[in-house]
Amino acid sequence: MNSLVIKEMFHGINLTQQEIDIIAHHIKRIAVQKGCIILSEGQPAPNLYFVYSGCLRTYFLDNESKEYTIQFAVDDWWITDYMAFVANESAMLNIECLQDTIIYQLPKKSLEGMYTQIPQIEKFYRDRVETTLVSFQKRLISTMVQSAQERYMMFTHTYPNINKLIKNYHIASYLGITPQSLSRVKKCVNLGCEKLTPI
Amino acid sequence: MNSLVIKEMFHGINLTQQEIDIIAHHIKRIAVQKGCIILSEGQPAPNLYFVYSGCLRTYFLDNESKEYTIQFAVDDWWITDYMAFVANESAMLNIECLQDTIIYQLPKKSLEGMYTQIPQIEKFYRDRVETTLVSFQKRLISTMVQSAQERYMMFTHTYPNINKLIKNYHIASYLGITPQSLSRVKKCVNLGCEKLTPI
DNA sequence: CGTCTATTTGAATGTACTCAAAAGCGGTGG
DNA sequence: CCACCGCTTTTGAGTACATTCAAATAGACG
Repeated sequence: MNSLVIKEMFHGINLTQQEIDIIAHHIKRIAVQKGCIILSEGQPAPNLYFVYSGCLRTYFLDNESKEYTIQFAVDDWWITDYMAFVANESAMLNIECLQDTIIYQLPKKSLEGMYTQIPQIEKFYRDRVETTLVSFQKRLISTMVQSAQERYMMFTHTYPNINKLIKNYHIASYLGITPQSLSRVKKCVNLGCEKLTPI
Repeated sequence: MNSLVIKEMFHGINLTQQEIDIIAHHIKRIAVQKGCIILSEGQPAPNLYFVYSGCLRTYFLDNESKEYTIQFAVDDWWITDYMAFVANESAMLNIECLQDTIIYQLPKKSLEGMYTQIPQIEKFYRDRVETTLVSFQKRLISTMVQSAQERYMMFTHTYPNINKLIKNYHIASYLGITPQSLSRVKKCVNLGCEKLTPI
């Protein structure tokens, strides 16, 4: 286990070699192929995933099998179904690999066990949860306030790199519109009917 | 300062009298009248608010002065503009009293200062942030997936008490629709065109 | 009773949706 | 190199849901 990876995972806190060794015992490197579902609705969700390389998404499946992408995760992001992870419930979301991906898996029990040994971990996790909370709140506001066109422009502006990696229908499902609507929105933006007013 | 209130604020953890006394030094009781704005967009947001009695809401104001209610808070809930609170930025949201309300104010500095003296507080806050994260994620999914009618039915089902307290136009702004649309939705629901499929 | 505010109703508009079909793109095999 | 196939994106036409603007009704309160 490469200690550089662990430093990258817990970027922002200073870990001793001893602490890194402790962490190394708890995390597991997993290589996942494009298309794989690493978490399925209904399953327990006892892990956090750190994305070392590649790209994943969480999505919700409604009862008409329509997909709603909740979150994309690329290099250095953490991802899970927080609803299930936090409450120890079974997953409401699915997590899918959009590219060949390398993730590091951290079980909740390990995380909680490390709080006493490595107090900084507790702060690190709290910061992560806070950041995630903020991003969800911003996303909620964006969804409520902005038109599809504004959301699309925000998205390409905020995630120019993700934008190139993934299929349009995944972007559409993130924006909460159909691929057809996205196509029309893009056409309109390209023709110059832009009027971006960022929140 | 009543120590029962503090036990209620930090419900779920066991505090010694000494710890309660420490906390008592940091919190401040505030009585606020209906209609008051306790946090305005653009101001710093260094406080968490615990709702002892009454009712508040956070809302976002877009550049056309349309209001979007993000969250209601009634007895025993905590509320703030988490985006500003977490990142020490100026507020994006406003917080308004919908009833005469008694809140207890806890500054972020006090919270963080207490982590070492009362370690349980750190866990308590982490739990709160996790719970809030989950509720925002659920709300995001609800907003993306459900129709206005379904969102309304979920709302009345989840918050039957809040529903009675507050104006329809506040509910509408929470659901992300106009008061006119809410009126039509309610009429339809009352006539029995319901088909509630909870997530 | 009158006034102010909140809610409901009506009519026209707009945005995104569905269904259906066409065009574009990338890889494989003849 | 071209033809074909499967998948993705785009385009078209009609529809549904929520919006806007405007006006009418209902409720609360002095």
